[in-house]
Amino acid sequence: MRQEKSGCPINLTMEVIGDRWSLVILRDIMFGNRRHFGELLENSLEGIASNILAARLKRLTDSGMITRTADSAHKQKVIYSLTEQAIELVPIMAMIGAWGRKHLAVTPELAIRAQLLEEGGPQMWEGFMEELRYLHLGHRQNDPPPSVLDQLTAAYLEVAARERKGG
Amino acid sequence: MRQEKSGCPINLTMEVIGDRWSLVILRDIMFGNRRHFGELLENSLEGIASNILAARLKRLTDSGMITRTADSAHKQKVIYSLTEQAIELVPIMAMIGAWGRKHLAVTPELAIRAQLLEEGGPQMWEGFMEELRYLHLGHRQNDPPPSVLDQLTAAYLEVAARERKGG
DNA sequence: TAAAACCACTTGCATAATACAATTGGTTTG
DNA sequence: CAAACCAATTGTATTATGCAAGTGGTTTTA
Repeated sequence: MRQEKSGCPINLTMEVIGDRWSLVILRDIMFGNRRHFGELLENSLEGIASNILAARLKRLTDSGMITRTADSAHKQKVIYSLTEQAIELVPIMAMIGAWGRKHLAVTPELAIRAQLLEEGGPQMWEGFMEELRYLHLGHRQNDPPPSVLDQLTAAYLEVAARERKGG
Repeated sequence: MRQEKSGCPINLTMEVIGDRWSLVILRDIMFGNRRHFGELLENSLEGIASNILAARLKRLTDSGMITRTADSAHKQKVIYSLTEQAIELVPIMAMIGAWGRKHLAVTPELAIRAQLLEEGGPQMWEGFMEELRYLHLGHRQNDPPPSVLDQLTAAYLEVAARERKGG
């Protein structure tokens, strides 16, 4: 299974992200700011196996969703970056998160980011995409964009702490 | 693989629709108005195998995306209907279609529906969802909703005809 | 400076999912 | 009453996934 089965937009998109891991890996790069293989492997909520992670990173690179560059500060590390194409998944990520939050048995600390993103709407998504272009594509501007990522991460940490003490 | 790996909304959603066929089958029920096993099998653009189709229909039923009812007009037929939960995928379908159309090698006659849905925006999506509630959930109202489905199908047939004669 | 830890993977092997073709038992049509 | 239809199921082959261990190199630590 790696042939194009039809030229339908939905089908072709599912040929790129329609598997158990691709979107979850992109989520970790995007919202977790994981840029190295080891970070993606160790901090994986779902416990991905290293061979599967390697295979997916290769496939995502081939399909133009991420790029692979050497880390100049650490010769054996590799930096994975989102492409513009992947950054444009942000609204879809937000809507999938909202759908999942509404219909499935999500846990509070993992749902908070989806909630904020839903409440923030297209304006927040656009801000986040600008930040990702700054972080992943090296788009430099006069002022770095205000960090939506920090905002989402702070909210997550807060809820996670509250949950741990039985809130 | 059928265990819950994490309570993250994106992960849980991918556990439901994150495979090569589920979203494509929902697309055919939704936009192609295919309600029977045979229709889904025979008219499948991507050529799904009958055992895979049967397995997916079972799984989609178990996860509350579709329902299975007997066809009173034809005892051996089964009618598959979308649930409210699946109907609420319409905006996601529209955005996935738009993303695929922008970034992947779609064919014109299969992309026209995605284009119209993108141009129509949230207002058209809501209209289409109302129509799906009418068709699949039996929501009766004073006037049946104006058919977005007919509009999309007509546009598809027009482009398909134009493409066939080498437009 | 030598040992330990880290890094991005790869390998070997078991299990599970998918693909294809043929078939099933019942129903409806001609 | 035979042929076609219907929603699957069965058998078998191929491919993907999952897990544990290992690789060759680099960086850190004692």
